[in-house]
This record gives sequence, structure tokens and C-alpha cells, in this order.
Amino acid sequence: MKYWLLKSEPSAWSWNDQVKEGSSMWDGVRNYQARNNLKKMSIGDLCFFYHSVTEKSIIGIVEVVKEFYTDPTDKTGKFVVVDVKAKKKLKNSVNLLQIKNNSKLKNIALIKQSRLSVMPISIKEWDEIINISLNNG
DNA sequence: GCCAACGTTGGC
DNA sequence: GCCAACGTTGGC
Repeated sequence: MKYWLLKSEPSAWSWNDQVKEGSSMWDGVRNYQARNNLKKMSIGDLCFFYHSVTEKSIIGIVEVVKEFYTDPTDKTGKFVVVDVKAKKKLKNSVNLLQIKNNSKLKNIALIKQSRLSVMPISIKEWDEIINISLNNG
């Protein structure tokens, strides 16, 4: 089992959209590094769902339910999607500042590569973020 | 709304 | 194949 983080602008595709839609394609990735990460995903892997720009916080967890295939919205045929479905909402959202201020998360790709939209998360980072969520509020 | 960071494109 | 120009992302 591997862990990931997926970024989305909530105005384009939000957690609520994901919940409403159930299982859906994670499409629109047009960056090779992000694509390569999509290709490494397996069924059952879990991904944090991060709202960028307006909220800058991790709001929930989605599960990979179908492994990569060609992105039908990509005319060049170079990029891929996976299918994900909402698994659970975090007890409390974890915002970017909390992640930045946590020394255990100082090497997280979210900070190191702020523009990457699909990134791997280590099990330690995953657990730490879950901990922050449980202790929030 | 600005702009730094950074990925991509295209001319040479 | 290099690199300047350009476009986009996303934090601030």
C-alpha cells in the first residue's frame, strides 16, 4: 500500500464534488512528474485530497479504485488518469501552515515542490498528518 | 492581484 | 540540444 497527495483547486473540483460523484477520473494532469506518480498508483492506495489556492488544506482521503489509463481529455495521448473515490473526510482539515511548521514534515513534497499536483507521501508523513488532524480543534 | 518558481515550447 | 520566451500554478 502506497500513499499519495492529490491537489485540486476547489473551484475546479472540490471534495464535495468528489463525494457527490463517487468514483471518478482524476483527469487534467499535464505534468510528466505528476503523470509518473499516477502510473505508480495501485488499487487500494490512499491519497490525501488537498484544496489549493483558496483553502490550502488537506480535507479528506480518497482511494484508488482503478489503475492508470489514457486520459480521454488529452488529445496528445501522453497523459493518464486513475479513478478515485472519496473514502473519508478528515476529522479536521490540516492546513499548509501546520504542515510547514511541523519539523517532521519539512521534507514533504508539498512544500519542496509546491507546483507538483500528484506526489508521494511517506508512511511517516501520512501518520503525522493524520495525527495533526486528530489533534486539531 | 502579484509574482516567484518552474515546466514547456519553439527558434536557431 | 540550447535557451529565451512564454504560460501556468499556487502561495502570499
